[in-house]
Amino acid sequence: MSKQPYPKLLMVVGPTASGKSELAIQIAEKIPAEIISADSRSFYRELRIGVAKPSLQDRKRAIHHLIDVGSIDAPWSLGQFQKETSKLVKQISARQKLPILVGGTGQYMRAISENWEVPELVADEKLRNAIQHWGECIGFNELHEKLKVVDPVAAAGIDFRNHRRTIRAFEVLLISGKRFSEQRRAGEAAYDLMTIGLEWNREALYARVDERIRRMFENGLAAEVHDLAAAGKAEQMRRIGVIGYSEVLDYLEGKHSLEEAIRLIERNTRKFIRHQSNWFKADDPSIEWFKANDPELMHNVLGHIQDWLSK
RNA sequence: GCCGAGUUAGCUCAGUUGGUAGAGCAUUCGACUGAAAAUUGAAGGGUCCACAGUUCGAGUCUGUGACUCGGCA
Repeated sequence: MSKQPYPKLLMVVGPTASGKSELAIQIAEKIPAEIISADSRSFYRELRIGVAKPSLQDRKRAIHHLIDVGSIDAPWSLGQFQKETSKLVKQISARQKLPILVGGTGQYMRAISENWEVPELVADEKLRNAIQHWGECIGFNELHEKLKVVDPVAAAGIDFRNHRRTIRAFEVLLISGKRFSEQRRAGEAAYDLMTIGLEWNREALYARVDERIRRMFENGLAAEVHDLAAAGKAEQMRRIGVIGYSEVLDYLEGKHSLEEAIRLIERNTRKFIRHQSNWFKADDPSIEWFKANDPELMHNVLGHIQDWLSK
């Protein structure tokens, strides 16, 4: 008997509103599989309509993991996500089922596919604020100069205008006592991976996004945000910075009209899609792209998966 | 009809005493291993309403016309 190979893991990637979730569910209806959500906004049980979570009905069609597992009072980190995901992949594999990781959060997907080593370390809000304050006092150029002294490798990779990443490099150094740059390494391969991507024509996808946003409002996004704010969660919503919620909050607080809020959500979602395509590129050799509009989509995808599983 | 203001990038607008144009947003491409729906870099894009005049040279000055907005009849 040969040594147990790496567990198989199917990843489904693509921009927001591309139909990843539905595709994953359809796969899970055809072959024994369970879905792990790698969506950095679906962890939170308080967020519903605005993050386009799979419906309860969808969750009956297939088993979903990492949805509604946390609260916006205690945001998840990359390390936490990674730990939970590897645990789940093991469990699902042990049940003789295929784990399917579905998500549009590039950093999270990459952390799994490249098996980044992300030490677990609790974010220190106070320290962050202190470093931020320090930067404001001496100037962020100067802060970046100081980073060059203590961690030149990290400084070289961070634009001096990018305050946030400069702050993070200091935060990591101060908490862990080790340089940010020394902790960047990919681990060994952990999974037998296949990644399928859903490909859209930009214009068609933008139109789909606008339609989805319209439906979110029909389904009561404004009421959801209103209720969360009434429950004292406005600050948490803003801190997490999730598209749809901040814009509606501003509308509820009278900073702009509802039409303006919708316009901003459309704009920010488009920007998000463009940023996502930096992580999931059309010429990435590790991604098998499928045209999302193709009527043969499911047939093509299933064929591909069967070939891979039989290997 | 008269008076005034305006017409410059896809949109909203800057443009100093005349030297062939800028910003923000949008669009596109990129960076990113401890916040990532975050943070951040770059690029493309203009017969400056039209025609005529003054000038070595006009987005800028003069005239005429077109269109838009406001006020008065």
